Amino acid sequence: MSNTDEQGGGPAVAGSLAHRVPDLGALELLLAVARLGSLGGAARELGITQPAASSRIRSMERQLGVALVDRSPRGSRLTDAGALVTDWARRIVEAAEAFDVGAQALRDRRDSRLRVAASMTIAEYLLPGWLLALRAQRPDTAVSLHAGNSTVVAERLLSDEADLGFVEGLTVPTGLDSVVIAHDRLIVVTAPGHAWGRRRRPVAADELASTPLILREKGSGTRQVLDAALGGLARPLIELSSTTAVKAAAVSGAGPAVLSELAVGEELAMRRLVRVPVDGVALARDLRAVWPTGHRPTGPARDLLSLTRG
Amino acid sequence: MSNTDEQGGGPAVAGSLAHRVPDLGALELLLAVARLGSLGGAARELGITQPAASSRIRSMERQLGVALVDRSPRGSRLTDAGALVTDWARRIVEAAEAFDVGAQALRDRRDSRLRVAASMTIAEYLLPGWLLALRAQRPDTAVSLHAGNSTVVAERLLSDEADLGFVEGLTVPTGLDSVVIAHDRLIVVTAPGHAWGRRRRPVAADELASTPLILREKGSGTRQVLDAALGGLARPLIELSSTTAVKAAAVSGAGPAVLSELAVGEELAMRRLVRVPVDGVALARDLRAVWPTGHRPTGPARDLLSLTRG
DNA sequence: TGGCGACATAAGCTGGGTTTATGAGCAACA
DNA sequence: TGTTGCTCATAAACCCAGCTTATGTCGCCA
Repeated sequence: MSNTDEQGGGPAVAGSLAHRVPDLGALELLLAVARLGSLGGAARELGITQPAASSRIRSMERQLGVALVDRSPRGSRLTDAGALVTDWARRIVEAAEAFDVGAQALRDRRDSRLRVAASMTIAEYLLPGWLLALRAQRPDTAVSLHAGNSTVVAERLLSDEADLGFVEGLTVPTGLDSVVIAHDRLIVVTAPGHAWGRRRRPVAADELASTPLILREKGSGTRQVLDAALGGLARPLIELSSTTAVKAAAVSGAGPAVLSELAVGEELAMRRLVRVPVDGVALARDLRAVWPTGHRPTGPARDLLSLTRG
Repeated sequence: MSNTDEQGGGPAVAGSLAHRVPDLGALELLLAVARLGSLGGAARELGITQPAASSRIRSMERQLGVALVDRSPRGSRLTDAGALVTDWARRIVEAAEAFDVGAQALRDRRDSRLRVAASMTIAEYLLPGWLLALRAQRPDTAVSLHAGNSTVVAERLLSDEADLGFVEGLTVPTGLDSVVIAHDRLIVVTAPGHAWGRRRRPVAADELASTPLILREKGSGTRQVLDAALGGLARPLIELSSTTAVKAAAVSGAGPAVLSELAVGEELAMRRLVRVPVDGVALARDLRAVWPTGHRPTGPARDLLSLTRG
């Protein structure tokens, strides 16, 4: 139910975000200025001319209504406000980097050096970070990515359409060897304003089972784990068909939600959601790297694998 | 030392991010299409015409080399790849929203309805989230933000230049009442590849004190807390003057770093950094809301305060 | 079979960002 | 005290991405 989305997170002021937030190029430029302490230097690094950089920073300052850099004939330093803005900008740029590597992997459909198949959650939340690290280490490895459920991942590996797979199920498909690379956990979250938001005493299993929760639909991976942990008793307040919709509903304060901790890192950090302590419920599940039995990963696949096991 | 930055996170491929990642307007449009299931509907919502939306989505698909939406005369649905891309896009847009509310608060220098003064760390990592929540609840409260250390925050409150303050020190400035709103903690982090990266046995205080660490400079808030916790013994591998520089050095694998957990949420989620368990070291510090003694927050200040205490 | 909704195509316009060219301030150094 | 070299600012001309308006095509439904 994504109208929750509109109610809570939609544009509150006329003129969409894009009109109030500088574009990526400008943000990158700002980061470069912060790092190098010079407009001209930043311009050089980004392959544009100094006047272009100067004008772009200026128009960004006009747009935000705040002076960002102190210009002097000896260079440019960030103002206090500029430092703050730069750090917020950095988060946008980092998200864009993750987007970039993900999209790049998605593009190179076939015949890439390293072909990865991964479950949705892993592809969505973890792979971009890993690929970023891989690219730092092996800049010219082209990676391709295919996302699907455990069955699809297994098929692609066994038909030699993928070199390495990642699954999050409770079981490992037959014909595949695997190694646990991380432990995901379902956690209970709620909006800070909600009654459970300030709760310190852990919620017990029976209390969780008897409370209406915002959940993924029956049959989804996370729902399976939760039902198993509670003994099939989870009681839905509402059932939604995507992680995002669940998050949106939770943020809007509709009630407590159960989600992978991978999915809510950002919301927890930003305090749009808070974690509710839970006791006596086994909500952990393993994330595994998988490959065809016998075919131990080599080359770039081995590198990626070792990155994930850090 | 920010050249670490360049080595690890700099542009690996020619043509900066901005050329490979669609701009914010396009990403917002994509999210709207995903939500509404229609190009024309999304166009209407963003206040542009249908052909503009159509062309923009198309050019985004060209740019990424991936089909994002299945068009039909009955509407448009995301492809599998489109769903993945949309979720990555959402993270960029969310970061942009945080940027936006922060910048807006920074702009409205004076005479705003709610004037907030906050320490850097809080202003940087927590306030945007709070302001986002506040805006959802009270859309037309104009907020202004001033960032500075505890002393500055106290001054502004006492001279009636701010209605509500946030500090992270170990002590509360005199003349102010306060309430603890959250518990920050310094944590030890390292790149996944580092020796401590896969460590499960906690690091003890003496081992931490005898290991060279990537640290903020002496005198910084985090350094003070660390030195106090270790008894002034922290041994720097290198001292850097910003949280960002410390993170960059840690991500590049230079060694273990000590940072506020607020600062590394993203990196932990993306697995660019991993947390090292530590035992027997008191690295917690309180984050407090503060106001002039007697002047209990009222109106919007009270609302913001209650949001933060979720 | 006409009407409606949704998407595609075409042509023309506009503006933000770019370049080149040039000016001006400050510092270090002979 | 000039001279050199770094910085940033300004001005004018250009270019292209994205917008709008106008129109065409396809499929569904009454």
